Amino acid sequence: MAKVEKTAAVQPDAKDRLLAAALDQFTRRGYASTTVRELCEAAGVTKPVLYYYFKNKEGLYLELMDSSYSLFESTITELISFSGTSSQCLVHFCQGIFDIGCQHRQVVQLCFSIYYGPPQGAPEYDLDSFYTRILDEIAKILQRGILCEEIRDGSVNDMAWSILALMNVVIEEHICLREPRIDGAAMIRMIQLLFDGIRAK
Amino acid sequence: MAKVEKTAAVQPDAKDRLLAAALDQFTRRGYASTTVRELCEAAGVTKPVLYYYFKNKEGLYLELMDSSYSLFESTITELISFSGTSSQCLVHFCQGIFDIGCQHRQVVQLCFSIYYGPPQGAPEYDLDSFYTRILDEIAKILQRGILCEEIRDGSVNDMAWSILALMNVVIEEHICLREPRIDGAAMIRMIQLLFDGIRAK
DNA sequence: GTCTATATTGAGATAGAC
DNA sequence: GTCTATCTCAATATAGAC
Repeated sequence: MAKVEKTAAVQPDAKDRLLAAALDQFTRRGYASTTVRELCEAAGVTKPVLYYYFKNKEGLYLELMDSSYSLFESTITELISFSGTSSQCLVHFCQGIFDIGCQHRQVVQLCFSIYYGPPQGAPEYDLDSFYTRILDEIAKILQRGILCEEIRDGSVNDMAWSILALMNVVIEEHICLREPRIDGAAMIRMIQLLFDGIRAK
Repeated sequence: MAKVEKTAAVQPDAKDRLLAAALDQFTRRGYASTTVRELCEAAGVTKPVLYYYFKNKEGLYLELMDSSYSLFESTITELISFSGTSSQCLVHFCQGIFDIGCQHRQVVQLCFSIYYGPPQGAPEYDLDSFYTRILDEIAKILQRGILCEEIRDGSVNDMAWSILALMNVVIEEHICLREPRIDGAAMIRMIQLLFDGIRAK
């Protein structure tokens, strides 16, 4: 009863359109190069609308990052509930991360450019905890694999970084602005290679 | 006799100082966020000096990229002259790339942020051929390893991407703005893991 | 909540003296 | 080859009407 029922809007409201436009522009042109004018034009609103819903350009950016963070956090939580052999768990986990990354390619692109790139005048945002989280979950799966003797005893750390590396390179190939030369299937095969080794017997 | 001998300059001339300042500023703040004023202040010159030596901000950027490209190109050429087993060649190659990357960390940082990040208004520069070159050289080494039966027969492409992935993740860890958690020694161990496999026998 | 019109700042770039 | 002083333009942000 709090709000009057409205006829269904034909398009998202101004705030959501601004968030969508921001994701697109920040990803493709970078935070610093994206101007408020272009942002508003892309969203089909005027400048004061941006300053009304968000405090300023920084506020829009921060709200965008917060919503993206929540999305990935809940994805990881869901992925680790899977059960099977270590190999199956790792494949399921990496495939899951890769898939969600592809579904939200621009979000990943934005995160990468912030994590590895210059701050560009954008406010700081901690993406490290997310990256570490992934590494930790991979390590946990590997640790279980060692305990049940499916995986050789050795440095869990080295193994976890290796798995992460294989996942990373495929994701990176999909976010750089060129036709990807490897895909999710290749990632699975590469994980398999790491399990079996490439040295001739 | 073309030029009058000068007493040794106490510091590089204006042009070199501008190039050095540009590398530093573009890397840490991004191309778009770096202003000509800051650039000149950091180099200890005035703005017209920049416009005198380079056409403009873009010209400075392009000259910086050209010199970096030459550096890496000659490094690769030198690295592939090494001979030994495939395993030794791969380790030598990856270690060499990693080392030169660490010695010129800011150049690598800049390249990564251009390759994976948004263009930021910077003029386009083809870094892809360099990346592909590395992948090709790794594939060549692997191919030789398969021929002499040191490496199992299989997809050279998958193997090459795996090696590249392991190298990449370590380099990336060294260029993101945080204390690196893995180093060159870890990279070698990870390559070893890929050779031997992590599955329990 | 959304607009038009505008204030204000700082950017890239240059003219012209030395 | 290097300077001071300045031009021009576009950026962020806001005032104030509706």
